[in-house]
Amino acid sequence: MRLVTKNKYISSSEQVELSTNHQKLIDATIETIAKRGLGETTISHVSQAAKVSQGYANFRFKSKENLLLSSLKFISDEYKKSWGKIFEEQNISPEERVLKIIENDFSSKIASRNKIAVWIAFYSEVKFRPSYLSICQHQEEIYSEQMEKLIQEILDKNKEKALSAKEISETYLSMVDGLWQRILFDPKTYSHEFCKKLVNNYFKTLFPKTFS
Amino acid sequence: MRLVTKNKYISSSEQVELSTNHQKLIDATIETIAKRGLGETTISHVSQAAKVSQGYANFRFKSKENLLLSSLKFISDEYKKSWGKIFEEQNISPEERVLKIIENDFSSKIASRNKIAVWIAFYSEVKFRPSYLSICQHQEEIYSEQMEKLIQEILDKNKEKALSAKEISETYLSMVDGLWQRILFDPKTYSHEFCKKLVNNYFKTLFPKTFS
DNA sequence: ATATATTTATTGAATGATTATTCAATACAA
DNA sequence: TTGTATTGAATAATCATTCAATAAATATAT
Repeated sequence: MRLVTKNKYISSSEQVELSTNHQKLIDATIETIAKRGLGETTISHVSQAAKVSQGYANFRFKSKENLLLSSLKFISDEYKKSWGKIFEEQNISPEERVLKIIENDFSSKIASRNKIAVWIAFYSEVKFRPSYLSICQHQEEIYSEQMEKLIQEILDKNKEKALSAKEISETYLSMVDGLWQRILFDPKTYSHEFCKKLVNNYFKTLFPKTFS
Repeated sequence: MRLVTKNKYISSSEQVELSTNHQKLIDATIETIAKRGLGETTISHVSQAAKVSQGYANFRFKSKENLLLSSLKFISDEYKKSWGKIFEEQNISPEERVLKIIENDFSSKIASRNKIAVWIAFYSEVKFRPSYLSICQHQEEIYSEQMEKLIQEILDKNKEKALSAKEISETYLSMVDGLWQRILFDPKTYSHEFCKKLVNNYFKTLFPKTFS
């Protein structure tokens, strides 16, 4: 039985939009994957968390698999947007842009434990690998490519020739993945501040003059 | 029906020991987890791969969970042994020891795709987190601690003060985790050689004089 | 405005598939 | 003959998916 009006502006004064069932289910999926893992995530758990019926969750997303992948797509798009903003900015030095990327990669929005849990869950479950690739691979190539270009700009300003832009970029990206894992397991030791400092120090070591 | 004699020395001249069913099941579990993922790994798949009956796999390991965790324990012990050997060596400079650790972390035995798949599978499945911790946490603390001490020795020889031993050690360990992930996904790009070079270069950047 | 019809949203119980676990039967070794 | 190893079919539990029934929203007619 349906007790309340959903998905509507409540009043002109408050202008609060209730989450759509669609978004509620995606949020509930992220939460449930983080809480119970992909293997133990059932439609029943997710729909309970979203406060809709089990049948509805399946009906709305056509299949469990599609629901799960929609949550991956959601965080992937969210990451894409925040990364995109950094690259849209004009009149900004490559060093500043790198600092903003680091800031973003360890922001509470992006590097939240729930979202990291979702990335890693899909990343590591063979069954989802083809889907993971089709959702994320293209973007990841872009991130990698852009990061390398950015580092190249910095290298061009410096006399530093020991490492290539590709090497530095690969090192940074690997470190981020490794640190995200650690945030998930031991968030107290690996606070966002600690992680940011670690990668900042990496760049400081490489470019002592430009990264103050 | 039992067709061949198992688990025995075949002849005194060859002295080949056939794998015990125990070990065959563990190997089959590692393979199956790598091939199908933890979520899609069934006793039926594993026992077929090990060429024993489904009932036997369960009987021998008491439960599916115990069988799965035994495969994690196996690779954890294997890692522990090879790490241990490096620390047993005498008359070796800290730099050499670090190089040997890198060599080990990206050796074909340790950083094989199947084994990485198992680490990551357990690492990322919430259900197994308590077991993962009880099997691996203690050792990981030791690795982290020893690595830090080793770096400290190197730092003591140099005038370098920009980074602490802890920071360098954490950076290295995060990089390894990130690179392992990448070996699993894209082994062609992230060859063992490529990964070794990357982390070697990290140390070269920090200690240009001592890491030739 | 109010009543009625039509469409859309949502439920939850039933179904069927999958799979861990059990255990009686059988093969083998001593 | 006795004890141990191994099988595989039966059991029971879990869970995705389906779908007929119902509630709510919207359109239409009065």
